[in-house]
Amino acid sequence: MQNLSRRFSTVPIHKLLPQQLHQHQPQPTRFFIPFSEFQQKRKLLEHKLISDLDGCANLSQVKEVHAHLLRHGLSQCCYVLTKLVRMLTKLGVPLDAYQRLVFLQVKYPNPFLWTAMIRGYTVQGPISEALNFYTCMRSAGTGPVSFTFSALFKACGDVLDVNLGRQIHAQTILVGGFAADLYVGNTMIDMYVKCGFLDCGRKVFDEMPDRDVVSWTELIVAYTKIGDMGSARELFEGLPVKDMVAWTAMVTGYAQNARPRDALDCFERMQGAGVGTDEITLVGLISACAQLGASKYANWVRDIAEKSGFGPTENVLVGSALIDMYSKCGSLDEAYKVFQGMKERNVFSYSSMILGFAMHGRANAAIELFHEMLTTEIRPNRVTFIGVLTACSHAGMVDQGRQLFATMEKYYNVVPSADHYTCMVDLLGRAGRLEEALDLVETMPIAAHGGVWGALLGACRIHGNPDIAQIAANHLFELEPDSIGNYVMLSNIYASAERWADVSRVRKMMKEKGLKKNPAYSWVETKKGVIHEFCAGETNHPEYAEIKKALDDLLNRLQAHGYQPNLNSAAYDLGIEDRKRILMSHSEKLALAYALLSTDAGSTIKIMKNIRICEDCHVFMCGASQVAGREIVVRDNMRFHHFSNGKCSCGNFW
DNA sequence: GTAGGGTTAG
Repeated sequence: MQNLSRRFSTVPIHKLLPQQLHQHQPQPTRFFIPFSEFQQKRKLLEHKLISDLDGCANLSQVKEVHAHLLRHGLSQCCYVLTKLVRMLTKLGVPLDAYQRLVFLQVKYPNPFLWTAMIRGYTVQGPISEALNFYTCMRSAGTGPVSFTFSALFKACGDVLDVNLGRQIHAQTILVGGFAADLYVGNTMIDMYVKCGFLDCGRKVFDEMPDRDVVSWTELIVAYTKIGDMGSARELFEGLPVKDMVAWTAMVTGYAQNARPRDALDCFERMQGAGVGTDEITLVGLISACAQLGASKYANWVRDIAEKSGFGPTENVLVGSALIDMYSKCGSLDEAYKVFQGMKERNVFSYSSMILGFAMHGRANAAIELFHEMLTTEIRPNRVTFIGVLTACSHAGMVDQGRQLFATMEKYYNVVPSADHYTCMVDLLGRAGRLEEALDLVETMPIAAHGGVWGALLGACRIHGNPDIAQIAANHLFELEPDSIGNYVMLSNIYASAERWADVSRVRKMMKEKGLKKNPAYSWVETKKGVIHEFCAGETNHPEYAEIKKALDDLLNRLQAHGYQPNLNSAAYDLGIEDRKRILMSHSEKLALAYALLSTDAGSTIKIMKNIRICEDCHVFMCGASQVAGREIVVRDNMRFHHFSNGKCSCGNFW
């Protein structure tokens, strides 16, 4: 029986690859030099050629080395040629242009040279050609090396072809020994999890005779990506030696799964374990702090970044993450300072800053920055456009938004996605052009997702259009049957129109589905950095009596300035007094009253909310900023409102 | 040759 794992070919290559172009004979050996001396000289030459190749920066330099190699009769030297092929792959030289010709001149390629070609095609494509080379190599009787399989698995992972991956998996078993190889196993795990077959990856992991921290980390990350932090944690705790990458995977995993406190705890454990911190760890950590939204954590994490030597001035990754964090913490000025201080900026820095401006209602600043970016060589991407379109929509700049939307594909090669259509529907809808918005959704060239219909539903709330709202809601109930917000929104729209029968119909649907409203929460940070949480209707705060009194005082002063409760915001079929009482128990009003009691006069009050601010609270905050003479910043689940002197930065568009 | 990474709209 043929030995399948035999490493070297016995069949000349020209019999296998018929498209062979040249055939160079090996140079005759110069017999007058003693063999050992000849070998030594040749070794030195090979080393020299390899180091020359290492220093090459383009194809013509490689060609020079190649000519040098041919002059010395090394056209058959697989060792140097392998390096040459790898170098050209690294430089991005198309395989068919040069490497293939070099390869075809070699009569008996060794497994490494074959593999370099296979890897070349896995990087540049087509993957079918990589497989073709693999098949030829096997037919030549040449056994693969572990790197052959890792290259192939990587390619399958990149093109998400699990069926091909499985075939190669079978080969690793058939050829013998390779399924047990550490690197092969690791790339196999990676391939399965990338293709979405986590269980298969786990099986490979469980059956591996040797594992290293890479194998563990791959799986941990896979669990964090599907949101299974329990399994990720379990694996992580079992990992004998945790390195920086593994710790970072956990910190980032928590951050990405909306568990910022756990991310911070994990980071503290990491520091306790004496593991270092790099820019990637910081990015995860900064994202966790952004979610907490408190200046205390923002300052803390910035300090860590500076002390670890990854300050925002020097490091574009950390800088961009900090811009986003400060924007989300309500400190737009601080975000802009970071942006201005950065030595290097990229599309992430610009997009984050543009989104920051948009989030805070500074539409003109966002658009100006966009134009500033266009004067650099940085090109906008899909997220940049989300930023400018959002800015336009929040400022009611319909024509400008339309114009930008029209240019994105034409000039910047960014194909509008459903997310961009969401912005456009939002833009038209907020401006009151509900029919146009509906028309856009119905005629858009790609499928509308929940976001698009949600934008339309939101616009119907602002402009009180229950009929279009019902159309949008019907689509949303199909697309997101369990999303409570859509039912609440539709019900409120009907309530505002006093269509109580429709209200109870929607309520009934919610009840049948077993859906419950999310409780509304607000947070304020006191001057000591302590965060207080308020739930709507809650009366058990230790200082409730003072809070209630402060709120009543404020209400009286506001009423003297003409404030009238907006009863539509309490969408219940109840009496007027009950509805007024409900309005006064909204969590952001409690938080505001507490902030007035517990923060310094003259300081900005920052309130965070888990759901959208209601119209009554919005009017209330406007008035409060005036009568109390305070700046108030409210972050709801969508964006920021800056209240100052009786006005809000959102211009009542939200 | 294998593992961790930033901005996303209702």
